[in-house]
Amino acid sequence: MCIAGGMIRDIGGGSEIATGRSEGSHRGVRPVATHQHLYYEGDDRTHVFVVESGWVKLYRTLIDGQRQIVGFANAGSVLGLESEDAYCNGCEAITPVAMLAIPVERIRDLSRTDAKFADDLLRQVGRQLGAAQRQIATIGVQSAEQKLATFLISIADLCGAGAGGEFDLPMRRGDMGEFLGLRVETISRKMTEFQRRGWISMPSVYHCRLLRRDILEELADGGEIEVSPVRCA
Amino acid sequence: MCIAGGMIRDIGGGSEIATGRSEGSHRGVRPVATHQHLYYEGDDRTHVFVVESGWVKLYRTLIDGQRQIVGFANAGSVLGLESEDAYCNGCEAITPVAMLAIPVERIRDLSRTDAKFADDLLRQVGRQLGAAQRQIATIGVQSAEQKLATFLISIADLCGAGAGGEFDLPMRRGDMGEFLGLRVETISRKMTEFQRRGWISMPSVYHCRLLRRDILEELADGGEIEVSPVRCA
DNA sequence: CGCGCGGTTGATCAACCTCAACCCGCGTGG
DNA sequence: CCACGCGGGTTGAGGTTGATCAACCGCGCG
Repeated sequence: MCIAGGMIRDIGGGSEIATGRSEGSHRGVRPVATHQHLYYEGDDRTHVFVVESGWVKLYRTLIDGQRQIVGFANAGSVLGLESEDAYCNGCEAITPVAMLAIPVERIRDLSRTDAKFADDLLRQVGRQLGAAQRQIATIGVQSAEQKLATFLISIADLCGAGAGGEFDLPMRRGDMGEFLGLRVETISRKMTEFQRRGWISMPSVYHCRLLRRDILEELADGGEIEVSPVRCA
Repeated sequence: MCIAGGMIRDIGGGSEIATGRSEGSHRGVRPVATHQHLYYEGDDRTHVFVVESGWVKLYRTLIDGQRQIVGFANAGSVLGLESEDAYCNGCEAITPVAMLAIPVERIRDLSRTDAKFADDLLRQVGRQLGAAQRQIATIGVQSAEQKLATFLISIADLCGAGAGGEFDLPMRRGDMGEFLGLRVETISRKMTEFQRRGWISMPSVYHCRLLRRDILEELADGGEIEVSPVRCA
């Protein structure tokens, strides 16, 4: 992980923020059902959202109908900061979600009056940017196998998988594919292959357990290089 | 382009900002030679940089030595906001560059005292995030041909190619490959193919002219979908 | 001159896509 | 109750795109 001091709270998209501050914890928290949209691509950007619980996916659509998921986000993520006048992503709940909707004007006001808030906001977007760049690296250079390994580890961490490495996949195979730039069939094949090799086990389609995290990590970007290459001095 | 009201000033990475404000136009502007690094991956993040002129590339390296360029940036881009304690990208000048280095503490101070500055900064990172997500979509779903078309159009716009569609490519074939997730050979082949079909002409290796921008645009994400899909109402 | 670097081109190969079949669980309606 | 359809997942066979490996060219430079 490129970002030290603070776990990234989502993949490719949002990131952590001090949840439940500056608004009180439950004032204005709204529930969103699975498959409901928080917003669509092209909608007027009226609000910024803070995810309180649950998972959403952020995606873009090309004219030919192809879709690319640019990120998943869970509790703590702030959504909508990448857009200006109109949302440039669609945002759909993939589990039941509780979220806080903050009008954009309010964001401006809060930023002006509360330096700490503005600071947090900037850091938050910065992290999202870092995560997005990391995702670019993943889908740009990695093989299907590496992509999947990277993905499983990230999700496991986000789900707070314990020492046992057990967690629930909050998304379908198709979503994983659209996120990693792979077809559903490829995801499926590699998942069964990982099982066959004893690296993971899947008690059910959406429940996963990492048996050999070490191997997966090695396979994954397993580590981007953290240190500088030789300096020209 | 997903971002309305304001041209994106780079691809996948930085974006525009009011250049030459809040510091005076030439106070502290430093020159950087081609192939010199502004910073390396893992370096302590001491400064944020504003590009005044020239081009830089932002990249990440994986342990297996593969590199992915996560963005190019030119005049107006602010660099280093995606990082926290340490730079999570390397940043190298690919042309002679003039840049402004702002200590991170100064950024904090300026943000606190100058609401307008903080606002600009947030918008700037937001745009970079939008551009990064766009890049994710490009390398995730598009074919080599589509990627190249998308890339040429973006670069042409950034270089301010006029009606004639003429511009100088500021980077090598290899950099284009590392940005698009393709090999040099593939870039080379597709470029000559584009020429053979009369879509572009290349008077020299680094000088390009778009003859049939229309075709390239159609080929490219040519348009992400701007409007919302049918609403569930 | 000789070398190295970057670009182009060709031949081959394999990773991943595509298309198609099949399974399973579930909700719906006869 | 069962038949049915549907959506999502898995598996198989075959095709295509882009990677790989290798040769060659042109150019700048010591």
